[in-house]
Amino acid sequence: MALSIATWNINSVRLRMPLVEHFLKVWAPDVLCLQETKVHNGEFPFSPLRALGYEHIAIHGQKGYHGVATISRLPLHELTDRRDYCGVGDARHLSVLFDKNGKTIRLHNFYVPAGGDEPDRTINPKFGHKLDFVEEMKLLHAEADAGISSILVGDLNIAPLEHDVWSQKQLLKIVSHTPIETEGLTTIMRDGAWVDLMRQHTPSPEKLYTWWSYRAKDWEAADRGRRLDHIWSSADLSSHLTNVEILREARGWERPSDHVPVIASFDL
DNA sequence: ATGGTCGCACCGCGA
Repeated sequence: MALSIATWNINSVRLRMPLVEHFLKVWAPDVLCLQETKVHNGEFPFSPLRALGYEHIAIHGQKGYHGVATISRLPLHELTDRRDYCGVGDARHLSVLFDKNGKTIRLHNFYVPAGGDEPDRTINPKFGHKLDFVEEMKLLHAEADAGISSILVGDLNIAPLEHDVWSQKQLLKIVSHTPIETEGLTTIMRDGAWVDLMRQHTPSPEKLYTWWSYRAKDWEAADRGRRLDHIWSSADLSSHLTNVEILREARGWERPSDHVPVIASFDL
């Protein structure tokens, strides 16, 4: 049986609901994890999603900033014992359980802090916040609960590998690709036994990007992208991976997000 | 060579 999971930093779910609807109609993943929904829970646009058959929706939002949502055709059990990462009350993480073909899967949806411009925590508290958040993520383990498989997706705001950025040389001192960040992400994966599904499917040195800055004159011609969005899983699921698609074309849609959807497909 | 663009909420902040 097929299972598909998508992740997409939407940069305002209300503004871009037409793009979300188009994506769900054409690509029809079983589950879509959104980040940067930028909407308070009371104003979340449930009805257009339910109308497309996505009746199971878990949200964790706040006014104006951040916010995550997990939108599903399969029934979800929302886990309400959520950790408040860094104790600052930001809506940056949501965890749900669902069942598929006899397996129980825990799905984490993350929006890691961007970290500001200066990669030095002594002068930039936002960078310190990002590092602290990554440190706390080291507590996550793909095999934390016996009998439960794990998937972790989201905008992690770190491009860990040389070929996850357009120029390693030019980005080593740029927040998202500094060694302290990339080593942090590598440690979370190693200690937590997570498999990087995008790189399992498309190994280095092929370039993989999921984000292109709004500030480029011509994002497509310059192609100065970064792989900031990720899909990881426990080993029992990675062996059933059939495809990973990065929807590059979505960056060229009308009034796009600066991130594009990534979709992982499994045969369970 | 060091700006450049977004979205939201309010005329700055975070990305």
